[in-house]
Amino acid sequence: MTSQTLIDTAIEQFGRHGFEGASTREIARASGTAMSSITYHFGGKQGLYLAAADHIAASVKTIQGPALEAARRVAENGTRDQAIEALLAVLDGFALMMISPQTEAWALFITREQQNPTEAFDRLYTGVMQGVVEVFVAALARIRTDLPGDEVRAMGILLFGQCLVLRVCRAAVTRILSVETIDAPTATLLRARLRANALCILSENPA
Amino acid sequence: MTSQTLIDTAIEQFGRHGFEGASTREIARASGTAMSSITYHFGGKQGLYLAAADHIAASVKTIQGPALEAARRVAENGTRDQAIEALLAVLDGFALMMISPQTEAWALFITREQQNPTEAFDRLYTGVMQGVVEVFVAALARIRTDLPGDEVRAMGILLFGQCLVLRVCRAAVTRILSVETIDAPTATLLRARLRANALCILSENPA
DNA sequence: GTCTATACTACGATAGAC
DNA sequence: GTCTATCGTAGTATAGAC
Repeated sequence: MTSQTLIDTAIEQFGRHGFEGASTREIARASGTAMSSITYHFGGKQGLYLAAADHIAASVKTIQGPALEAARRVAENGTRDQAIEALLAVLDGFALMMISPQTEAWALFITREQQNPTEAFDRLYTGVMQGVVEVFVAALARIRTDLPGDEVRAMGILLFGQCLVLRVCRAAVTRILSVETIDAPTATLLRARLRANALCILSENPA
Repeated sequence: MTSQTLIDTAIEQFGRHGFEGASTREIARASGTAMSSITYHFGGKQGLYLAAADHIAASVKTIQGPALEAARRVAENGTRDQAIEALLAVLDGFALMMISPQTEAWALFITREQQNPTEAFDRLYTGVMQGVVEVFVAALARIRTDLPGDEVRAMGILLFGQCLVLRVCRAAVTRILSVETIDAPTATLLRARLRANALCILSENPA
């Protein structure tokens, strides 16, 4: 499918060079088609960009969906320990995603959108993030019954930040750990430390 | 000073639109000068970009310098509790920086560089980040004597992630907390939660 | 649906006046 | 040191053949 190939290429190019930096000529060339195919399928550069955002949202939803659904169920009727385990699993899922080279382009795309949001951010937020936030808040509220709603949201944001840094500061992370890329042992180290940190934060005794 | 104005404008424009997305014409216009001034002062677009990176590194160093120096001293000869307080202060300083609108352009610039590093990243890393990492590692090693070096580095990275998310996921953070911008009460909430999280992680008893 | 050809705009770099 | 003028290149969009 030409349009799917264009979207895949677009995510990579837009992520790498930003909206203005990426060129439709180059995206078309790398997709093995003519530039005017973009006009035909998506109406123009902007349309392709939005289609790329939608595709990312759907893909992330597919990958993280099961873990999120499990966490949602446990948050509703499960023990506190079960909720902790489920939330740790969700965090680990995001950490894996942030580490994976396969999803690098997605993360690049999303973090760029965060920096100056366009309509594409709306689609990403309502497409995936909103659901993720709901699960985080529900699970955290179950775990830390002592905290009010806004504290719970703040905690969720900060917990997520520990996953995020693995992607957004990748260049610094590899330098600090003296590795070329985040290989298997490095990933294990980071995930274990993330789990330990999160467990420590989550299991603090409610007052 | 024309060259200083150009650098300030460049940081904002490069941060907002990326290297390719920003245009020298627009930077010159916003700086109230002609485009050829960029050629004269910096040799070209690339030279201006590197000058912007150097300026950011120097500015961050100036702002965070005192807190970092204090933490360095305490890490060398201070009590464990003093080291914890000093590290919390450094983290809070970074959180404040990530929240401040004044430094938004810097953060935009740096996170863009992380996503695909150029020579500018080298300058940023050796200019500021390296020093920050050293202090983090030294203080953490003093606090968590039970952990080996790589675990300490991983912990430092993850702790920093909690500050980072406040800037990099700003669009999501404001939506989650239902605020337009991170105002004073919101900032207080986030910083308090960050401190609580960090304190919890840091003060875990060394085995 | 996909291609080629082309129109139009904006970019960075540079030369030369002041 | 700062300006205007200009060159060559690369961008998006569009028209029209197949």
